[in-house]
Amino acid sequence: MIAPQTSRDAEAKKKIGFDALYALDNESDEAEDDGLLASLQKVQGKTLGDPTISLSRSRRTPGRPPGSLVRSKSNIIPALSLSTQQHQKPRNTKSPLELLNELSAAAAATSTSNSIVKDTPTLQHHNTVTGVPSLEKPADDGKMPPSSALPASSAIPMIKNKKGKGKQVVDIKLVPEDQRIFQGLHFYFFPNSDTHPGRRQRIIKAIEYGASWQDKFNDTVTHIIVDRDYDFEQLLKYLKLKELPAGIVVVNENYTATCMDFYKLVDTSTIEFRVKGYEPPASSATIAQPNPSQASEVSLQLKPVKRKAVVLSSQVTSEASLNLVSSSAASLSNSPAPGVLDPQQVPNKDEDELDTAIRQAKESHPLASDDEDDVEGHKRRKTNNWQDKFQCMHKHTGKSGDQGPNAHTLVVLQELADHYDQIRDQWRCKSYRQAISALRKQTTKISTKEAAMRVYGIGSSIAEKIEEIVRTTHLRKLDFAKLDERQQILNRFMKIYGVGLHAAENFASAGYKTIDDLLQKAELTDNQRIGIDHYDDFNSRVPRAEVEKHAGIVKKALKGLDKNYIVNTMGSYRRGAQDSGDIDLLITKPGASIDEIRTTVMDRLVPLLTKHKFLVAALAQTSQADGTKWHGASCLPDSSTWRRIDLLLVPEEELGAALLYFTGNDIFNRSMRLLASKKGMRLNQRGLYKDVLRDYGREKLSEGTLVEGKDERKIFEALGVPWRPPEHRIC
DNA sequence: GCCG
DNA sequence: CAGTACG
DNA sequence: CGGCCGTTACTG
Repeated sequence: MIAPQTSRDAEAKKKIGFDALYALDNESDEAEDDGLLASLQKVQGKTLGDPTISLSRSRRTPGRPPGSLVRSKSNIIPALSLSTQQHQKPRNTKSPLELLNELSAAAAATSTSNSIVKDTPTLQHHNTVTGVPSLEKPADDGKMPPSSALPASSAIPMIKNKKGKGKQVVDIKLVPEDQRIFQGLHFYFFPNSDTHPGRRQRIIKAIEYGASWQDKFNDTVTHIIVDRDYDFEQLLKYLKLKELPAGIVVVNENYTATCMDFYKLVDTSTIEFRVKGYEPPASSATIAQPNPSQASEVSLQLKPVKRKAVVLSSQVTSEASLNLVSSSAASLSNSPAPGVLDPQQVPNKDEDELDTAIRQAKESHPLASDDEDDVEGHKRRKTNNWQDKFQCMHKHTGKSGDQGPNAHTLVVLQELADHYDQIRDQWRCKSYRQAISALRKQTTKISTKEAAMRVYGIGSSIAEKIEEIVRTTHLRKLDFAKLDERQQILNRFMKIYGVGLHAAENFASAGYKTIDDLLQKAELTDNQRIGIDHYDDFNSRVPRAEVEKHAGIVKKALKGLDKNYIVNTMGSYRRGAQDSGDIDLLITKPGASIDEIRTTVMDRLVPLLTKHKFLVAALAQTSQADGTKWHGASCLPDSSTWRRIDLLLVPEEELGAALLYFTGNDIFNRSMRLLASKKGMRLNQRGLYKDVLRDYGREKLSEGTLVEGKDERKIFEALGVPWRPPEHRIC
């Protein structure tokens, strides 16, 4: 252990002996991090992440006749066919057969190109639709709910006709065919106009993901997306219905975004999507088995739609053979409005009809054996998922909240979370962070307790506080907490490395109030003394560029010892942060045992860097034979600021799990691990294990067998979690 | 604190 | 062992 | 009412 005092004095000296090493750094091998991690992700998945965004805004066929994507009364023409129409040659009228041929050709082309060049989506893979008239004028204008039916007059203006404002051209860029999770679904929004920017965006996105937007409530509607400000009663009143026809999914505005987040249709019955005053049919959540007793008049009514649904969906979802496609021409010509109901979205009572339709489709086209796959395809999309509740199942950038509608509320809640963190009330802290994460994803401002309560992760207590924050822009509880002297002291002490709640309380109880008191009177461990000596250093952020310098030095030194070593910069840096709390480095060497790596790092690298005065303190270093980490402090040659630096030693076989662990963030990790445990597995920094034997509930266990440790992506797969690049793991 |  | 720390 | 990540790893 290095006495901090001496290191400060020795700054000038160290610089000299250190220059040679540091000089090498500037040419550095930046590419290495990129090469091993980032580039891998880029190739393997990042570019697939959201083609819609990466697509250029190329506009096409300006002269295209308006109305191609119009929500005409019978406009159930799937978005795909419409875009295809445009894609081929603008025309207004086509025979169903013509249309169908183009459609299938396009579908085939799309899927082919996607499968061949997955990594480089180009325009030709996507159908671009411009100038969608339907988005300019809400058809329902004059007919929106009378103001008496609405909570406040302020809710109405969004129904305004925007025609006077001039045309707004909208690019609708259909996502690749295999990603159109809403394909064949018919959405009706409530309110059903695009005058509200947020809703407009949701509508556009829904269409891009394959949905059709119904301008009127009709019997093809599969989903009603209700804005947060409205409840079920208002919906019924507006529709002039006593109750909705069976089989229609009623969800709030969060639904579409979450589905797109998942790249699949998620469970519609979770409270997260619940519309106030609406009790979803219990069956819709867990369709699983058909319920013969429920087959009824309703399904008869919907039957024709569903039959077509099956045929069409087999075509669009599974690159069905042409003969199957052409077979659907009949049904298409009968009605240009084929509806597709995802089995998941259909209550049990419809399952029989669905099965019947599938069987009929099979019978009439025995060669088209894709039907099985088709059904499977749907089943794959269905999620019904309890898993949806896990943070790791969603994309989090952590950035949407800063400018979002709830920005201020989030700031105050974060202060509360920090407060409980300081108090070491881990559970409350966790709850607040959970609530913050949920609120950050909301697309509208939450200003009432009721609205807040509807957000999964926010309960009555936090909901009340949210309302208070919005009303008063303050939180009395927080003001009080801030003024509490003992809390201030504890907070101050606990920011010392090596001082937790326990030590802080002891110090405070002993009457110490300042850091200086501790230095002079308290009994401190070596680490705590270092923590105090560099209190400000350790509590300040490290700019991204400096992280790279520290990493570069370690990398250089290690390469000098053995060029086969690989150093990856982890933590918030890997998540793309502009600054970090410390420097996290993962060290591995392909083919090497952990023992070899440990020996090299502990016996050679650390001493070397210590000698060069780059490493200036050791706070926690492996002493056991199976140790894997080194925690300490580092200091650049031309600086006097100490930084916390962590080295994690990893054998190649555990690289994936280590990447996962060391990338975080902590909430994401905990979420992944909790999910693993609920699935009878366990996840730690070494790997994902299955067949874990647990004693009571969770608790004790037997090792289990290793499922995956080497490949980060495979761990996601094994857990059934959609791949999240590091920058999407900021929960 | 929130959730089941 | 409790305490602290790591993501 | 009990669970809330890791049989995490390291210090003293």
